[in-house]
Amino acid sequence: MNFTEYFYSLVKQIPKGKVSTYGALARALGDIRASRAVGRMLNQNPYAPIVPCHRVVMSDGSLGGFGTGIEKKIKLLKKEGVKVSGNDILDFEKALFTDFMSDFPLKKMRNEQKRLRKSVRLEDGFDDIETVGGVDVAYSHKGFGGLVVYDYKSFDINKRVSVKDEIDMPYIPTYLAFRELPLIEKLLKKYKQGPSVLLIDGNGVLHPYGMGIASHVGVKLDIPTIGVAKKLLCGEQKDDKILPGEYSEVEYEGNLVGYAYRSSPRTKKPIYISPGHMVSFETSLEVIKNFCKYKLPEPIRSAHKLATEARNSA
DNA sequence: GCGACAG
DNA sequence: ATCTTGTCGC
Repeated sequence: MNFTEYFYSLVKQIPKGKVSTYGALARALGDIRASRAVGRMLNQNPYAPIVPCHRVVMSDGSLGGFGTGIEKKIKLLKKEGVKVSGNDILDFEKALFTDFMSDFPLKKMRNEQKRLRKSVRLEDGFDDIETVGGVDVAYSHKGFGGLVVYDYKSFDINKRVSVKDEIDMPYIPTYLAFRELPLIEKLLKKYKQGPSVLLIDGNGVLHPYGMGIASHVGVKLDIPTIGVAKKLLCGEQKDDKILPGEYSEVEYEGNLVGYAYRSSPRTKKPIYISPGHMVSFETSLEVIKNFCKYKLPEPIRSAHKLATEARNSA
């Protein structure tokens, strides 16, 4: 059973006449960070009302939303014996169910991150860089992955590969790799050779557990990787003001985890560069600098375009 | 309302 | 990430 199906099985545990909350379901999945993903999955619930998404309300006892209109939610709850007044559940404490029976899948994923972290290497695992690839994923109902490989000497495009696959995991902050790794693996399998270095949309060691998607992919597929993110996930940027072409260190819990790099004079917002695996901090910065014609490095821009085109023509 | 957490 | 018209600035 995939993650989303497992989630629906948890929702089915909420008894008739009771309600639960987005946060309680997120905790049952294993991390409160999943609460927004809970909302999204409930919004997509294809099994309503068998999977009783109408029994999920806000943690302050207010009703929250409902896809087919809040009146419908109130009607279903009242029919089940839950008292509703205005926009609130009456006797919320009494009606609240939080005693889920769960395997806490996100805790298992977190443990895997902690285990994989021990294998991350932050030294260059190569002599020369011959090729640099970029990957990105676009979504509709399915996921569409794009990989574009550049020659590092000539900056010519060497190869483009795109794939399509089912996505069974929602986006949950700090668990991105579990959503996108299968597609990235499929891309590299189709490409066969494997670039000298792979650029990935997201972070490397710039992550609360040191295992952002770039590090995760690097360790699992045993390839050098660099993470490039558009927003800061965690940690602090040493200098707030950065001039075009310059950078500032990003620290997390007192350690260097990456750089905020002002890649273009046109944007004030920097990109966040962090080594993933088998690449040093210095090399990470250097490779990205060499590829930044615009805000994002060319391999990622091209991969983004390829993935988006693959989705739009499907 | 603020802060805000990659894609 | 996705939903989406026009608008601003170099």
